[in-house]
Amino acid sequence: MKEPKVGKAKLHGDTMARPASIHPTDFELEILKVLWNDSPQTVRDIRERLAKKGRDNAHTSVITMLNIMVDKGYLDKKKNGKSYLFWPIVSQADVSQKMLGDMVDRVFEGSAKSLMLNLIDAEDIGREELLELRKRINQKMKEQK
Amino acid sequence: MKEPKVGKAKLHGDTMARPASIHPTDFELEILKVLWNDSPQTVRDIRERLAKKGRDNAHTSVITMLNIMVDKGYLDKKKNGKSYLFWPIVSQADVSQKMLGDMVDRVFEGSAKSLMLNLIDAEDIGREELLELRKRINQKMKEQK
DNA sequence: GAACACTTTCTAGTTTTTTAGAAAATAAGG
DNA sequence: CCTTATTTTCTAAAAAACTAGAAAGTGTTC
Repeated sequence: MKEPKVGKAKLHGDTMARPASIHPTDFELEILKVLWNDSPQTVRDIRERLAKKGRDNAHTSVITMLNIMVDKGYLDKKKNGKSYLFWPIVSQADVSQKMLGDMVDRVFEGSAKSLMLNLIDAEDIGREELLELRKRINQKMKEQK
Repeated sequence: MKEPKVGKAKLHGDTMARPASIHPTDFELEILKVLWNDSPQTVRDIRERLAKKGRDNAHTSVITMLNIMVDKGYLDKKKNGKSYLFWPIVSQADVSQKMLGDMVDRVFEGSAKSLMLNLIDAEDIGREELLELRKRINQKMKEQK
């Protein structure tokens, strides 16, 4: 009896050396941010924006990544003249939320509270922001009533 | 002694196809959690605990991972009889904080506040916990005064 | 319709992460 | 000592994450 892995598990030869990330990888996230900020865009423009952020890749490398992201369901594309236009089909809110939820589960044993306590202690948060957070907490408590 | 297998990053004209994660990987984190919970432990025991959590690896696979983690500076080991004992040399608090800080930077553009607002909205947080969070926020504000 | 500037496709290489078997080492018991 | 059980070391392999050049495609211009 063997336990199948989540997702595309093989039925017998359970080698499955390196499961794909369930979230956008580092580079993919960088590309998504470029496109969330402004889209659709051509490869040329995306490459340029990435270069400005310090990611100076070859044109073909960017194309490869973009097509992988289309395959993964993060982006869509359509022909425009001789080039392609790309745009995201996942929202920033959705991706952030999923990544965050995963972190809560994996690192903080499912406790969003403990994650936040950690953050309040560690990070540098201004008075203004603390006020806003408190307000939102109060709001949430009222909703729960 | 042997030369290290991990962390051989070249300095200049390197292709650098796949940069190593700056945090513990998924499996590494799983192992760390086992050892944070109780250490030092033998490979045999670690393997058993992992199996109970659904990670049913071969004995040798666990050994390989453990030695990589020693190389990376996550663990230390010492001989005990014919086997080894392993224990963490990084704290849970430290790792959690680093991973969280990285997420704030990468996903939320450096805003811990926006991460928390996201979390308050998305996750299911009970009244009791919200109260505790509010208390901690008040406390923090007092400190800042 | 051929030269051109540009874009994409195809192919392939590198490093990391995860996996584990074969072989070697080691302690214990008879 | 010599077998036996267990453990580690050595070796290697697959899949994912990047990376990018050579070749092929495409639209424009003269």
